[in-house]
Amino acid sequence: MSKIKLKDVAEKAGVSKSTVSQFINKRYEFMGKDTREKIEKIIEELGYQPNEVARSLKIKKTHTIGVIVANILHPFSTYFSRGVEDYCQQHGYNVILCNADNDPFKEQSYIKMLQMKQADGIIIASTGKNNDLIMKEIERGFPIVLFDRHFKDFEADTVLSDNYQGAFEVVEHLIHQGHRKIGLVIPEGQLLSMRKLRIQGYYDALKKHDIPVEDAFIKFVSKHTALLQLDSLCNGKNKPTAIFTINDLVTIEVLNYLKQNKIKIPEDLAMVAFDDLPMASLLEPPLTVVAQPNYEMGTAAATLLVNRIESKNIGNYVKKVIPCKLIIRESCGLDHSKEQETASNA
Amino acid sequence: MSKIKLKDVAEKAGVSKSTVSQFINKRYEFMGKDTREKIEKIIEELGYQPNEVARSLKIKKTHTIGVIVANILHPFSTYFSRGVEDYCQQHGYNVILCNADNDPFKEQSYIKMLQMKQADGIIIASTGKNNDLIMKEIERGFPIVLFDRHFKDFEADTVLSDNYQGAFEVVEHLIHQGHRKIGLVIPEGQLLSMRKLRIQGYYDALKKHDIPVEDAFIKFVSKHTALLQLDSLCNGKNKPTAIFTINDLVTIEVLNYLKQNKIKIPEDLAMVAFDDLPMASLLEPPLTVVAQPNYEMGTAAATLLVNRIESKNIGNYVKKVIPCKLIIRESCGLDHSKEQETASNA
DNA sequence: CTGTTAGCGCCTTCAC
DNA sequence: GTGAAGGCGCTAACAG
Repeated sequence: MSKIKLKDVAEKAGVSKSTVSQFINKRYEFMGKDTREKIEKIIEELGYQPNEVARSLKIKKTHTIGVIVANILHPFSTYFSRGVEDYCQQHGYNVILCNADNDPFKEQSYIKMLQMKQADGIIIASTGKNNDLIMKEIERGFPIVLFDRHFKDFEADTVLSDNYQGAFEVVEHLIHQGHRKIGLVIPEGQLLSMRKLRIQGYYDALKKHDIPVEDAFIKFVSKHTALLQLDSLCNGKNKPTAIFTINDLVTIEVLNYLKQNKIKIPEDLAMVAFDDLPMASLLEPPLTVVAQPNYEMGTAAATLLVNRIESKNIGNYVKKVIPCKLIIRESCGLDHSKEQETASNA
Repeated sequence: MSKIKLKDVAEKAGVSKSTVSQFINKRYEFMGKDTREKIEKIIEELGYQPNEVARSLKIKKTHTIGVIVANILHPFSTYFSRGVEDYCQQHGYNVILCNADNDPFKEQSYIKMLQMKQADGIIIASTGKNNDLIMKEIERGFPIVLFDRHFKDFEADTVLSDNYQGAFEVVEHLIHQGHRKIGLVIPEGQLLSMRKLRIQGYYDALKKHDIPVEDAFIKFVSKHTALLQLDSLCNGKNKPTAIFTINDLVTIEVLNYLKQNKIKIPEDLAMVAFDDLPMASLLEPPLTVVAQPNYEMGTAAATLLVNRIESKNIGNYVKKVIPCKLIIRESCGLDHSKEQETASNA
């Protein structure tokens, strides 16, 4: 195994350890050109590689950050992670990837783990169950940036997509397509900040166009209740002409339901979803969605964190909200929005 | 920031550093019950967390491994990574995730990086362009396990899916469905081991059923040539009745092509693909595929690596090949294989 | 410009 | 059972 150390190259080069150290750290102004070249040659010859662990211990910096996602199998997390990885790679950091699986215990043990490993900072999609710990760490000066989920009970660097605007835009798109009866499908369980905002976007889009909210059009579904809920939504006498699914899990649930029940999109029912799906454009018909800027959120979070680590942003915490993007495909029929716009302006 | 160190708890507990160290390392037999309890209490009080970097420097072990995938955005890599992460989490290791993007230079710099960080080992889908380096490291005793791609020019712990068997099975499935004119679509470029094996599987399945190979049915496509190649495949006078796409990239290419040209599956053309797609079951029709055991490959690779690190397997290198799984959906029409089998047995 | 000297925080014989 | 001492590989003053 790799045994050659700084001392070895120093001896072989006939200089002291500190000179070699200077060389490693590119402080060339402190040595003669000849010694510099000699050191360079010896390092090459010996294939010397500095021990980062020893270095980290000394300089108290590991150039390693942790990112704790809900689950890397989820496309949102995947793209996000890739964003942070790319940024980190360019800026000399490495990332330790952790899957918390919405398990507060796992989340906590990862946070502690990363701290024991002396990670320079953490990017995390908090479950919300360890906020006291997280807050304490932030206050102590440990760099943490949150993403995806926002909790108003404490201040922190945060990067979010504009869930409100995104939901508002898709729903308005539906309205422009002539729909006034719009169903809303929400996963059961904890009403996280982003979910609330998406729901608010739906409400406000209806409101703007003077469409009353019908409670019967709003369904909370879980794996178990999906069938029942969707049946009641799609088979009532007063049924919606369009559906907005609030995240990819329920989108898939609904897609499956419609397929099994041979309900045709968009002829029988228009559809629009929050979150792009990997193959949304290959579906029949291609699904109109509002996509979150997953990758950009990753680079943004990494930027924030690295700046915080290198204390370029010593000021207040920043909350970065990145807009979502409407991707119009064919699940609402042909795009009439242009004409609609014109008509309403007339 | 975290400043309490072993020394602090030792002082506060009125014992020596080494005693606390013993405690940390659970060597309780070397201390009285009372001191043990006192130390425990003090650690709790102070919120002491051992510094893993210092510890690593001393014990020469970081409990960190690197995994270098082609691209985490690719579902294969995602599931694989999750497999290794899960195994590592359970066994006290952390993983640094790296995307090589098929770039030999990036790959090499990641390998060096991980070594400087004193990673205990590396799991890698080698590009094949740094095999000399990799081989040298393995020979030196540095734990490395390869996956996905296999190179016969050197020995190493390796985990692979059974590409040959998988290809053979899907193609045979097609034959059982009555097809004898089977197109093969291959991505242009480097003929990696797994691609060769899949092609061989195709050949051998045809051979077993006495179907001659027709060169005109075999197309190498790239992003640029896809349209042309697929046109010539699907519009010739002697055209296949089924297509086998050899990886997910070309699968998507073909799916897009068929969609645009309104060629119906399976009525106009049956189809079968290597690699499952995240939403294959939501496609119209649901796509029959042979899926690789992505996740299992990840846990297998992690197992191999951790064993190697902890030198439980000091013997020869092991090459683990995990079977692929045929997932029959509807892109070949209804499943007649049962009847076929019966018929041929008659 | 170069070498000497202390540690960074922890582990580990080896005496007591 | 417990403590003292030395060292892991590297950095950073501070002399020279």
